[in-house]
Amino acid sequence: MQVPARVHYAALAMMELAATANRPQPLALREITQRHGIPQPFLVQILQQLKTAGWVSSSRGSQGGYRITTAAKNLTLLGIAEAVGMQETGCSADSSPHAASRQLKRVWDQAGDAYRDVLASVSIADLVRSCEKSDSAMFYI
Amino acid sequence: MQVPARVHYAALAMMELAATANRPQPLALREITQRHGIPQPFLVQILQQLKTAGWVSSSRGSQGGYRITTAAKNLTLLGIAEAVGMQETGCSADSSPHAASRQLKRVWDQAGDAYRDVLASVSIADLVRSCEKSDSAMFYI
DNA sequence: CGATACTTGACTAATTCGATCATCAATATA
DNA sequence: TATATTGATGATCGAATTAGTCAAGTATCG
Repeated sequence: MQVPARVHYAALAMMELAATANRPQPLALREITQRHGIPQPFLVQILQQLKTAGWVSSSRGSQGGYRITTAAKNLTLLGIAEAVGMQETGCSADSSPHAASRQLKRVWDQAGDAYRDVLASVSIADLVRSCEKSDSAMFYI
Repeated sequence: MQVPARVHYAALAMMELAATANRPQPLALREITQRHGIPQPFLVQILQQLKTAGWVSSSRGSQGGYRITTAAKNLTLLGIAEAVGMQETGCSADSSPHAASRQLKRVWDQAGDAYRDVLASVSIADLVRSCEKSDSAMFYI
């Protein structure tokens, strides 16, 4: 029931890419990893999966980096989690024909749906917006 | 994000114990494992955890077995899941001081709360009742 | 060319999970 | 009391997942 670190990292990376989308140059891997303390070769794997999902593009060479290719408001945390391979909600036990088992699985599924609904209701754009709010709020503290 | 098999098994066992609570003799381990195809030595471990939680008692020797010691309406799936050590909801990545990370963690926590709320809203008594409706032949009452 | 930066694939260490095994302790019943 | 029955306990195991790491390579810019 824990959110894997790679899902957290993937979401952080997408937030950074969304926040810097209007810059002319792509955002280098190092910029993201240094800011958030993510192991660089680990984030490479994750960005590769986001690229496979079609949400980022990359360019090599000096001045290379990553760009977001999808509107941030259309990117949900659920989509990102699935893109980096978060296991589906459900139950690992074999299904049995008994009523007790079936009733139970219905509840596990309901709980999983509730979980996924929350993640599906939050977009990268939402997150970037609330970060900008809380960042500017910090100036007054 | 999968419900561990041991949580499923624990809930099944508590349902069986609740459904047979009015019998004079305790319910033997073998009765439960045979009916649901649970490996017997595995369920022993699980029942031990439920005993530690104070929800079942046991007696050894022939005619021995397990008894439920708590009203089934007060036993929720969340309580059972926690008793057998289901990992807490949350995020495995280290917390960072950045706004982005904090905003994200808030969402992971919200999703985890939604998940737990569903499990907390269903009691063993609820499950036994809906099983009796859908398949009354299942229990030896 | 040479520095920079992404690409690819294999590899590893730690943890969890589901399950098994052997051995021991207690109890009812004959 | 002897014995079969039933739970208690601790060690161990194989598979899968997770979070990284490493070592080569390839493209691009100056």
